[in-house]
Amino acid sequence: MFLSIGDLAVRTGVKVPTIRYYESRGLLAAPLRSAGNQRRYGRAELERLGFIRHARDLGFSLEAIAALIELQDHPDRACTSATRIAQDQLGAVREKIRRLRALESELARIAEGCTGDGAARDCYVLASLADHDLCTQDHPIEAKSSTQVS
Amino acid sequence: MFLSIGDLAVRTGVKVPTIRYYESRGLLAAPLRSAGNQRRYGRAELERLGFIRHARDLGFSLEAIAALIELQDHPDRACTSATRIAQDQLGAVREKIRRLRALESELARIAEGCTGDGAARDCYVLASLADHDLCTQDHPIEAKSSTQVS
DNA sequence: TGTAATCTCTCTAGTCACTAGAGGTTCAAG
DNA sequence: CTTGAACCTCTAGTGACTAGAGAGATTACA
Repeated sequence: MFLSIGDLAVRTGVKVPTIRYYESRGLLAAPLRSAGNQRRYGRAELERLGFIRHARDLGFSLEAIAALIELQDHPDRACTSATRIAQDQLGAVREKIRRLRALESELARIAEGCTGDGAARDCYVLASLADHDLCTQDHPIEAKSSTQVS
Repeated sequence: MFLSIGDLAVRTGVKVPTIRYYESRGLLAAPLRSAGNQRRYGRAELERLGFIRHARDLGFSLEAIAALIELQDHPDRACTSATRIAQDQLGAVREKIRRLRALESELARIAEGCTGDGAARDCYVLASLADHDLCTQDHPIEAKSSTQVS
């Protein structure tokens, strides 16, 4: 089995430039090359990229994935940190859902309060955004998290 | 009322470099300057920045905010587009919640399936990520959206 | 064997919404 | 008048890619 980077891309659903990017970030080892310097992949790389893909779909950062891969490469180590990474991610996702729900109700109130047929001067959307006091509930003051939903 | 950029930052909760960034992006007009070239703000800028802050908290992109501001500056126009922007944003938030909920249950299954006291070779977290077939439900294949939850 | 189409190579730069830092100037309090 | 905080501009970095240029490799078919 010798796959070109394009074959690998089709099989995993990861785009070609993204595969090269992962290699540059150290998530994939530099593969064999053809006589003409093109990348050639085997089953191991296919599986590893599938792993990365799946973890990315679940919102893990590349940093977290690198840690998980490190662990995969050392099967004798305790899997405590893998569990912690997954639990951290779960916590981050739950927090994000919580915040998005607050935004949802606030936005629904704003969007549905306006029929859209008036002039901008009377627009409830604009008024709501201009005056925080119209909020029925407070939405959060910016906090940092790195989970992406894409 | 003449506020320095630092005063404005304290009053709105927007950081100083972010205020300058908004100015560079055209969301805030270039303000008056002191004799020594420092920015001086009045009530109008305070309100506008509050508007931007509120909209950002609700996840609107700077592009969307620019469109809303444009509308604010022309109160005679119909507010149709403001309503559409808000509804688009609401739709994006709902979609994001939907996807995050799928991730949540998948992650909960993975994270709770592992006690964390075994070796990496037997880790359920790693196995789940390596083998997509273990998924009880499918989580989405990467789709594009620009709403950020921060 | 020739050739054309497609793929692949490296490299740089752009995206979004900031954030950090360097190196210098201005302001307000004491 | 001095000190120290706040301000100025500018550049570069973040994460996770994405886009494009310009050149070389591979493959299918005649």
